[in-house]
Parts: sequence; C-alpha cells; structure tokens
Amino acid sequence: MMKHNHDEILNVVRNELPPDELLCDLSDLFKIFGDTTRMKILFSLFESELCVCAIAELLGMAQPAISHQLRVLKNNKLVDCRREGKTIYYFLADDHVRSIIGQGFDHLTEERMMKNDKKI
Amino acid sequence: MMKHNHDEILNVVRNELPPDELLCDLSDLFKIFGDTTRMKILFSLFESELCVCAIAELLGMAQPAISHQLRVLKNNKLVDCRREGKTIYYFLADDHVRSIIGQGFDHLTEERMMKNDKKI
DNA sequence: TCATCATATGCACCTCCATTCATATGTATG
DNA sequence: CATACATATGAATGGAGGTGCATATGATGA
Repeated sequence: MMKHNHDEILNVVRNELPPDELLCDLSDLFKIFGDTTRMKILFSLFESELCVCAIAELLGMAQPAISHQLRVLKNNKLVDCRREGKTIYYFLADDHVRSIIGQGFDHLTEERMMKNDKKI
Repeated sequence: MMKHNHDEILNVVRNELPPDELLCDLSDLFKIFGDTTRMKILFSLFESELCVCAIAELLGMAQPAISHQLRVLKNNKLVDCRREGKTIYYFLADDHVRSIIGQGFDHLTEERMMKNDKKI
C-alpha cells in the first residue's frame, strides 16, 4: 500500500500561507497577552492611567516585577507613559488592545455557555 | 515627606477588575496563540481541513510535535477533528479564531505604518 | 490475525522567561 | 549637595512548556 498523498491541497495552502516572519511577529504579539500579570495590568489600565507603585500595590507584587512587565508592554506599543515629577503614569496606547482582549473574552464566554448547555 | 497616596483610584480600579480566575483563563487562551507552530497550524486551517501528516509535511516538522500541538488546540476548542478511515482531518472549530487573529494582525500592520511615517 | 499506515501518548531534555534581590538612575526638596 | 522617594536595570534562579524519541493505539486490507 502507498502512503496517502496530499500534494494538491498542500500546494494551495502553501501559497496562501503568510511569510514565516509575519507569523512569528503575530505569535510574539499574542505572547504578550499570554501572561496573567500583563493581563491584569492591561485590565487595570482600562479604567485609568496608573503609576507603577499603584499597579504593584493593586496586584500585590514587587515593584521591579511590574516595571519589567511594563517595559515589555511599552516595547510592543501596547502602553505608553508620561512623567509627572518623580511619578510615571502608564496608560493604554492603542484601542486594538481593548478589541483583541474583547474577542478573547467572547470566545471564553461562548465556550462556557456551550458547556452549560450540555450539562442541562 | 510622605509616600504618595493613590487609594481612591485604586478602590475604583479594584472594583472594576474581573476575578483572578477569569484573567487567568483569558491569558491562558492567548497563550495558545503565542506559539509560532500553533499559529502556522491555525493559518493553514484557514484554507482547508488537513490531516496530521499533511500539516507535519507543510511545516517541516515531526508528526508527534504536530499531534501535541493539535491536542492543545483541540482541548481549547479552537480546532476539532473528524476521522475518515485511518486519516484524521482537523479543522477550525470557531470563527472567533479568525477574528482574534485578525485583530492582532491589524495591530501589527498599524504599528508598522507608524514606524514608516516616522522614517519619512 | 498479521503487517502497514496514521495518529496519539509518555518521558526526558533543553530553552525561554517571569520573578526576586540588589543596585543604579532620576527627580524634587531642604 | 545630601536625602528621600519613584522607577529602571542587571544578574541569578526556578518553573513551565515545546520538541524529539520511543512506543502505544487504532484502523485497514490481505
């Protein structure tokens, strides 16, 4: 018997597949959202701009940990900051943040509704 | 001098912040998209359902690696599968997948347009 | 029921990264 | 210019997860 062949469909798919670099950048972007601490920071900033020590207090974490994560978020243009004396306030840089997280939220809630349906 | 106080705003933010469990689940969901291999698999399935060995061939990776990642995707309801003889075909389970990735895509391209503007 | 193909699973290794600790930078005030 | 506060940075550590290898499961056909 011969191993089954799928060259035709593979050629189609291969042509439509974006370049590796783009796919890497895209997964790198989602990697940012794939951490609880960063997700909490972003949700906090939904409400209001906040200084570093306020976020640290809110999440019950050490200040350097927050600073490291804020740097990641800033490097990826998800947040920006402004200085006011000694204090530095961080805020959301982009409305895509809200819509990306919103889509994820929808998927989660829909998934749970389906689970509940099956239970009934 | 006294350390600066931000209790008022923190109380507001704290009340609006979703429960920890939800924020964990949400970042866990985005973690799925935060891997190049899984991103490639999802993009491939945009075009057509595919069997495991076709995906492995397309990505130039070993079959068990693909199986492991397909399991992750399936456990999180992002893909589903059907059997046809010995072959198992995987396909996208949810249109949220397209819209979540689409939002990420928009953020990337917008970010790049801004970089180009600054260069000019 | 034996051999072959398609896929799944278990385990070990290795890399990546989030956090911590210590310390540096920056800013106002006295 | 010395001190205190706010934040950033660097190095080290510990844990999570992606991949490869070996092997198990499952299905088909002779």
